[in-house]
Amino acid sequence: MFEIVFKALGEPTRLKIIKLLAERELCVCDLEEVMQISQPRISQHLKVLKHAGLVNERKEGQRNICSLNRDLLFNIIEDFQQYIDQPLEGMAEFSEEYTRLPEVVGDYCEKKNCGKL
Amino acid sequence: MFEIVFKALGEPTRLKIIKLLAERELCVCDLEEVMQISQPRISQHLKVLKHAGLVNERKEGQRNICSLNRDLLFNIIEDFQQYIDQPLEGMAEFSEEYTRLPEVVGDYCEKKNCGKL
DNA sequence: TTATAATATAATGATTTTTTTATTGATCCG
DNA sequence: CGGATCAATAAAAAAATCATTATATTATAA
Repeated sequence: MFEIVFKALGEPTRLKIIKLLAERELCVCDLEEVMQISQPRISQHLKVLKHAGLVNERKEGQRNICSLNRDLLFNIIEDFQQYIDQPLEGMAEFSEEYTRLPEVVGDYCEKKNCGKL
Repeated sequence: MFEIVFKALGEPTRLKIIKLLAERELCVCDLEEVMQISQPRISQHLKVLKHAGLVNERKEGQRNICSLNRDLLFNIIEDFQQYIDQPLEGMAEFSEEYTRLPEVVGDYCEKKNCGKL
């Protein structure tokens, strides 16, 4: 879920679309004109952004008006900050990894040949 | 710069490394053991994370102790939130695009065949 | 000094992503 | 209806990313 959003944001064309939609809602052909790139390219990147939940679309005649889902973007970011600071212990997702985490005893871990941390 | 960070975060192996390093600093061989994946794979993903500034490394004997650059991560996130809300007008990076932005006059834009927004 | 452990790097192959080109499905207007 | 605009989709080509295998480097240990 974080991965999908970050992947969507980690591409220059999509990041630019996001920034433009942050200014105001735009239809596909507006984006085409403003960014000066091809229509299928816009459409395909929009698909990724919509799939990540970052962009909403509504139909208005022949046009698809796209808008930034600012709430989702900001909520995800907040959730991510919490996720990062959440202790591994007890996270189902990391139960395996947690058991393998080298124990630290004082300044030393229990691994073979472990030097001072 | 946002792009580099988001791209670094938008990959499952790297996101996992970040989460583990958020718990505590670990050397490469720790990550190898905890995540049960090959050493070159760890090294290569660490390179991406270091390049994005998300991970710091210090040498301790033969070991490379990796730690999460939590400050940078959280600062970037804050900067990104500000960036998103910053008006396009006056942003050097978007000067071209800004001039091409369709003007909205009331509920209508000036584009050919423009329906009601 | 020889062997071993920790790590980085290089090279290859596989997979995924991105872009382009072409086509199709709607909707609007004359 | 017939032509034009807006946009999605499909297919193919190009580019980038990822994982593996093999090799090199450095530091420690025997």
